[in-house]
Amino acid sequence: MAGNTSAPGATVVSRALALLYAFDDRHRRLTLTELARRAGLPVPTAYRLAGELVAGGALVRRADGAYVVGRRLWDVGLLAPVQTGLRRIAAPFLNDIHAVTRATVHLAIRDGAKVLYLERLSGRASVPVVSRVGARLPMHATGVGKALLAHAPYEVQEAVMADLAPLTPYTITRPDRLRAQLEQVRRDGCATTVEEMTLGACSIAVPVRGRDGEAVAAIGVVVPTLKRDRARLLSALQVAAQGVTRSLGG
Amino acid sequence: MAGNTSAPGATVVSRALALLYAFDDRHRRLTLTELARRAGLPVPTAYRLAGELVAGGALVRRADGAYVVGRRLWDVGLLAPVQTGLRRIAAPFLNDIHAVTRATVHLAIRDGAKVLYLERLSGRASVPVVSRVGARLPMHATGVGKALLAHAPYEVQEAVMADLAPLTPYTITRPDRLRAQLEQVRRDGCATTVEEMTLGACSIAVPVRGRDGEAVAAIGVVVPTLKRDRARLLSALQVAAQGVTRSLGG
DNA sequence: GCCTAGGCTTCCACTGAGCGGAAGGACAGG
DNA sequence: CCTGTCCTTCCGCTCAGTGGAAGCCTAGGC
Repeated sequence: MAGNTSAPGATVVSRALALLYAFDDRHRRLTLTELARRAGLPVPTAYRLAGELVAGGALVRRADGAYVVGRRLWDVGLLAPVQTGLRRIAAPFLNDIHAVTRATVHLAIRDGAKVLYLERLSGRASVPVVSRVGARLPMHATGVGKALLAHAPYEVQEAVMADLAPLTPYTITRPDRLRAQLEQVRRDGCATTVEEMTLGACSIAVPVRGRDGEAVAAIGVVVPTLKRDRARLLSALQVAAQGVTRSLGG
Repeated sequence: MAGNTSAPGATVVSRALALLYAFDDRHRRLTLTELARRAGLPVPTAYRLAGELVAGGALVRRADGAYVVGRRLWDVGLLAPVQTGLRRIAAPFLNDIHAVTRATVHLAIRDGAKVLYLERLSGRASVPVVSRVGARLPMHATGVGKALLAHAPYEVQEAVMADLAPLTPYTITRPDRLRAQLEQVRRDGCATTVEEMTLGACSIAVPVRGRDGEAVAAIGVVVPTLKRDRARLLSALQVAAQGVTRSLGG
């Protein structure tokens, strides 16, 4: 487009998308300079393109100058067929768990070597929960992550083992320990975490099986402690997972 | 960008956004020709730009050639600050209503002359519900819509009156009748619909007031019939709306 | 089997839309 | 007043973008 481009070959569309993708869970609002740096564009270019995105409603510029994602993009994003079938089928079962346990309930799938949270019902208890719909978290430190990892292909397990980043002092960082836990998950049919992702938060999760028996998703709850209610939570999760599996099959 | 452009002045970004905005609730998947027509672009241009959007993960091209919104855009869209505060605060109260009534529960705000659905908890009853998170529906035919319209500015009410499209034989299409109903909504503090949006679906809704007393949102439920449970549903809604108002204030 | 219609993809000559360094503001902190 | 940081505008250069035309493929009618 321009004679003096610093990165010839990059199209306008790719630059515009780079601006949109500069936003993530940790960066929901960006100043122009941050936006330009994260998108890898010169400031004037970012300024102009971001201005067009604002004009189109894809971004919004707030009074203080910071850019945030616009409602128009929210609209369009919701049209993405991200497991719509699974989410629709699972929704009532998740509600049941929530009604019974009052805990934070999650529905997640595996996305590469991460857990992708599809749904979340917030509990009322004051448990610190970092997950969010659309967030991708490490598999080795979350309940739903371990439930999915235990039934994931060998290559995925190895990829995860290669980077067991510690998030709290209780995060499992030794591959042999994680391997042993995954074995236990397969035996017990459920996975647990104890302050491995966030201090003060424990979780328990079960896999959801498709009609061919493969683990297609996981359902889990986050609670302050597992000591008291473990059995009760587990049975609620198992009933729900069974129900989802049945609905998927039929 | 090009010498032979048919619409000089239109930027690449605006064209790319036109492609994204070509998708809506009724058009979640589009063929190339449809996409081009809805975006107002020549087919070759749409083909090239859509190809770039696919390369960037904003769109996905399925095996049958149809385009759908991509997961990457879903990710970014979820970062939009669309009433995040209201939604977070209201979530537990919506769950309460759902737990008690087992009906489909909605949280909506007014967006111009339409109702914008922010949250939805699906009920298990077999009630046909057309709403969807992110959907915009007409105000005159929905419970939450009438609850919001009754407290909307005069200009908005007039704009809605100007286009009372019939959706079922029971949709209110006469401005005087709607005006009388809105008056009643203000008196009773709740709005109802009886098969005005969808045959076989009734609804009841109440406004949620902000700390300054203005109606900032509405909460409603959809049920097969209002005959039996009207009083019970209404009290559940009122308790929840009060709770949200209190949480907003504090 | 031939022909037509409709949608998808590729080609290519033309040119103005896009580029970004540089300069100019605006503002805060020292 | 000076300095640093961020935001905005300017402007000359040029190649990325454009879309009509043509070719391709498949489906359907006869």
